[in-house]
Amino acid sequence: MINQTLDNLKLDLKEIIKDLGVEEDIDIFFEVPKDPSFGDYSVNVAMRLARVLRKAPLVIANEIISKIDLKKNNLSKVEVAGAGFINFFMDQGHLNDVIFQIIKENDKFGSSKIGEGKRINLEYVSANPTGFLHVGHARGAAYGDSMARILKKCGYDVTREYYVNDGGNQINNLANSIYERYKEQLGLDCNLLDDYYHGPEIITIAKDLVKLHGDKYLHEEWFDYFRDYGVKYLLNNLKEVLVEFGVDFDVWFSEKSLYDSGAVKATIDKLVNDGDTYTKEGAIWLKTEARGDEKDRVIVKSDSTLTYLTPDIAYHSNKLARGYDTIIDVLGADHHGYIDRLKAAIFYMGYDPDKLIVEILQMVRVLQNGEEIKMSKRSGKAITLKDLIDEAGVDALRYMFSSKALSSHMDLDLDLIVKQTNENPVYYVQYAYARICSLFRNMEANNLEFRESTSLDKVDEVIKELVGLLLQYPKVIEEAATKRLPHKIASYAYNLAGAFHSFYNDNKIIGEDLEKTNELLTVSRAVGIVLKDALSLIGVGIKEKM
RNA sequence: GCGCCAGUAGCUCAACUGGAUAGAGCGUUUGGCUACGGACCAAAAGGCUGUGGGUUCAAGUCCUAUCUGGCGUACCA
Repeated sequence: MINQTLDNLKLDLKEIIKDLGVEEDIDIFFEVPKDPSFGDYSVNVAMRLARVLRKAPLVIANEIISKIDLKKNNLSKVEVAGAGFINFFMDQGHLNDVIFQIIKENDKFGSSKIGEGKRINLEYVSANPTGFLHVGHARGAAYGDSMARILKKCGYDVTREYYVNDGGNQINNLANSIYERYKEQLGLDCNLLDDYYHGPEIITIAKDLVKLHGDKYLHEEWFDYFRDYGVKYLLNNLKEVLVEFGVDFDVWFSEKSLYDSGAVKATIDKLVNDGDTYTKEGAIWLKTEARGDEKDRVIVKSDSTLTYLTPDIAYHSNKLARGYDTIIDVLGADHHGYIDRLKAAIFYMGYDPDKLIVEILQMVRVLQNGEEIKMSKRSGKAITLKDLIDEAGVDALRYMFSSKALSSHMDLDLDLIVKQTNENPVYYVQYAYARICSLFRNMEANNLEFRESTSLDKVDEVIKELVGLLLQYPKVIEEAATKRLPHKIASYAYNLAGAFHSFYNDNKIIGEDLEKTNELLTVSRAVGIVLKDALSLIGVGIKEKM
């Protein structure tokens, strides 16, 4: 409703600007001012026209506002302020309609069609099944899952995908690692090489194998069995933990399947036949430097095994061949150097490299007792996601990860996150929701019947801030989706909760005047709906009682 | 050396096509329950946005130089 109003206002403004003699099409962008005394919406178009019209922004702004029809646009006031901003004050009754809209649309409020059904493949986590998930994976998981939910809400057709690296050399190392630990369990020497896996989970697997088979595999072929057993065990564990973390996938794509189907071989053949490669020192190189990479890359090593890149080219080709408009990879910062070569390869495979968007997540530094805990693959020392969930809870963790931009190098303080106190903002938001639920429980307990109000005349003055925030929700979601910044949702939820806490403190909601009570409750209900929806977008649950 | 990311309050982080007085939480200080839930509210203190130049009506945001930190710079994955 408000969108319609703003669209109409935009058309009027464009008409006015045209009458001022501006030929070019100026895009008008409504901004919500930080300070409410600057109105509900503002526009900076006068400043931007200053150069074109060779006039002072203030003069232009005044010319524009003299031609605006207030009544037709549901405006109560328009004024010029600051360096030439035009501030719009909307008719409050008109703004209040958002409350009824929210209650009517419920969890559909804030949905949009800006995605136009475009198909997006979103790949995240994709951790190798060679150990348990740790903190870095958790950040990617939280981000990817939230993005998927947000994009869906905006009308994109999203496929959530996990690339299972069950085919490369690392899996052989896994099998060997398990075997060494297996021998160790049986009292023999254990020789873990540097690139083997040193985590405690490998010992667990070895113990299971001893329990199941005794020393049987000291005497017969063990490799394939150990490899498959390990992958299956770790993959199951990883899926379980992710589900507990609220993160799910539509497609688990096996790397191995690319070998089995011949896709990897076909990829190499195509690149070689198209002349995009050359042979040097016994290896086959892909000419990625010509496409913006730092240097050319090996796709077939001189010992005829493949690099990690090769099946990954086949994989990305496979994704693009499935017809997605966009494929998004969420990768750790340690893989950023990988982007150029992948895009180059995609080009050589005949696809548009611009269809691939790579989101890089910066490293998570884990602190305990004020000191950094270094993660090390070699020592196997790592904080697992499972540990974190057990200590801190899913909601606190999801909120923590979701509230920071992906590009920030974040610190995770273990001592802090385990404290279930007001030091963690997630409880502040959940508490606002629980308070709303409590209000309705109290109505029932007092044998009072809540009836949705159809007007909000009695509470006009005290709900302005809440209404203002609720109006912004659809825009916030849209921004989070198009800029791929889910932390916008987290901070929005926080602000809305804060506004509700103030509102709750300033107003006795359940009072003598039942009509007023119902109006305040109607607003509270709308706030509850939006809080719940916003939290759900970042994978955080709500609580009716805390 | 080169490349990517970052540097904002004591700490952890925000800041919407470049916009108005750079905002929150934690911590510190001070007030507020005969109260629908005090995991709350109201307020104070705390800043040359790493540093120097530039672009313009306007710069935390863009350009440039420089310093600091993380990551990368494999015929590893």
